[in-house]
Amino acid sequence: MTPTAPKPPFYITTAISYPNGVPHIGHAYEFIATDAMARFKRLDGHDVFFLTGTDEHGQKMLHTAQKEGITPLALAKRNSDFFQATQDKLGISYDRFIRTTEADHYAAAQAIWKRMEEAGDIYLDKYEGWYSVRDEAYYGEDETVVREDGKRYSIETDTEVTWTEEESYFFRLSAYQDKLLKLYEDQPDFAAPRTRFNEVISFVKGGLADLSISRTTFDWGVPVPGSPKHVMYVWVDALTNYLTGVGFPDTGTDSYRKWWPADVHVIGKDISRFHAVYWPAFLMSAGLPLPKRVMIHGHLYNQGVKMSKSLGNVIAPADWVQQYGLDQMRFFLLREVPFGADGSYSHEAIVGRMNADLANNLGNLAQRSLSMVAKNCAGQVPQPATLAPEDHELLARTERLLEKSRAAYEVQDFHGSLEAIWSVLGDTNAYFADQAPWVLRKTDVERMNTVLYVTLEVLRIVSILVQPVMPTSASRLLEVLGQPEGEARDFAAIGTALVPGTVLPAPQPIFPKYEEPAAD
RNA sequence: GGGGCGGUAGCUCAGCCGGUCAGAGCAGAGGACUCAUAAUCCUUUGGUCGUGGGUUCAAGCCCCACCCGCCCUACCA
Repeated sequence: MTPTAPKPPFYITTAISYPNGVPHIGHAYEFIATDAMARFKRLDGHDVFFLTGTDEHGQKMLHTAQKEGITPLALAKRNSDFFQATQDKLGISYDRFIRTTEADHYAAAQAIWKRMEEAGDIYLDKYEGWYSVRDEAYYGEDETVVREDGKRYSIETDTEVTWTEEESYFFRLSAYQDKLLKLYEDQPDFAAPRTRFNEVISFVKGGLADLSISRTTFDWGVPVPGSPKHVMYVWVDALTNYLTGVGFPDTGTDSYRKWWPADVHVIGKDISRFHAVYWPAFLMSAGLPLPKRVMIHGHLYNQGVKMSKSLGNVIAPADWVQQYGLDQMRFFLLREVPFGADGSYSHEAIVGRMNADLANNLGNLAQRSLSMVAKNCAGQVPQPATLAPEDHELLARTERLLEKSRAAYEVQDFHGSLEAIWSVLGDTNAYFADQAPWVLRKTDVERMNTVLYVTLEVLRIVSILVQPVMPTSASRLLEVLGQPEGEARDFAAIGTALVPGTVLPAPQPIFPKYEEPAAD
């Protein structure tokens, strides 16, 4: 093996979830996409740190806990554990599951606060307006209306509001407009996809008001340093988790120096502003390096309809795992929806992918070729003869998939990578039918061996490339292809062809077809 | 109100700076084959590329207006 230059470390995060409920398919989507990215980079030889977790403070958590008669910490622990268990069930390969109630996070949040304060960007003022307790939000005069009962209501949410004045610390976000716009200009890939990024930019261009960043109306949060009656309001607390996760505030540690700044923050479109505006502003103020990219994914709809509790169409990730299988579910989510766009799912769409793409195109190709090898080649990788032009061509196309996938994953285009891979699988099925090794068996065994060998090679490379998306199934495929765990399954091994004579285990179907339960 | 995105075969969508751009996959139809998870392969179905104008030798691809869907934004009760 020739020594290669070490590849740069890769630090990736999901948004941390608010565990005031249970995870749904949208959470799973983000976890799975981020996980695929992390696995891809590991297989490509990078050191990866993958952070995920839960954001546990705030009034809603407090209320829910009170309602249940438990402490907010107990609630947070219970629900956070459930989120973590769900991630484990989804095969998420996180390196740390962070909880904002952990001691090191308090230290980190207070440290970044102090840095921003020292930079002169935090000041004390009053926050006033029409406050809705239920919405935990302030509304402008124009966003409210006085009803017949003489009370004032929020127009948008139809909840009662009261005039409230609250002492609050503010962050001087207004001072960062130009710096942010320069950042966006200098780093056109700072946020993606472009349409989402444009929304962010136009928001910043429209002018930035200073941001209220503390609360005194409740105490379930990180105390503001030197001002204990204030707790930090959501964003300073939550966003800082990305720093806490790798060792901040101790900026001298190996961990911090190795991982920060993050390479990619994967988030949903609902929180793009916080990640693409507030977060870089906070970091600039604190004098810390900025993350390289904020990847904004879309939302998933149930047959085009938004998920909601009232409609009863919220899907629990575990239900899908049970019904379709984990890898099938992971594949569907990443193959069906271009990452960044909104997507839609339906039972029919999932079954279509499961059966057409997985069971038929990939699973059956493996089964038919491996069965022939088992029966006609003594269960060993056959010895190919001189390769024909069509063999070379197919293999070349397959080998190109590595570069294509790298380019796709670089911009979190999972869908693009999978599309390219399945296109080659289509070519391979056509090749197999065209070469007809079952005919060659009687006419030209040497050629049959070659065709089977080439087909196995395609399967080997495809299996390696598909590991980030379907870790378990890909592993089983590689097993039946005689590829032991470890180096042979890294991307670096893609150029190392199968060794003729390698003994292969008896083939067995890996991607079951979905059968509708008998209805009546 | 301002800004943006999308409206292409039944379904999901490709179509970059205008000139094989009328395409792919899935579904449907016909045929072939039998190695395989009744899988696979081949052929195939003709959709006025949202509507109406305009620019051009030439327009899904440019311009204008309009319709529909979605999103961002705004101190218009």
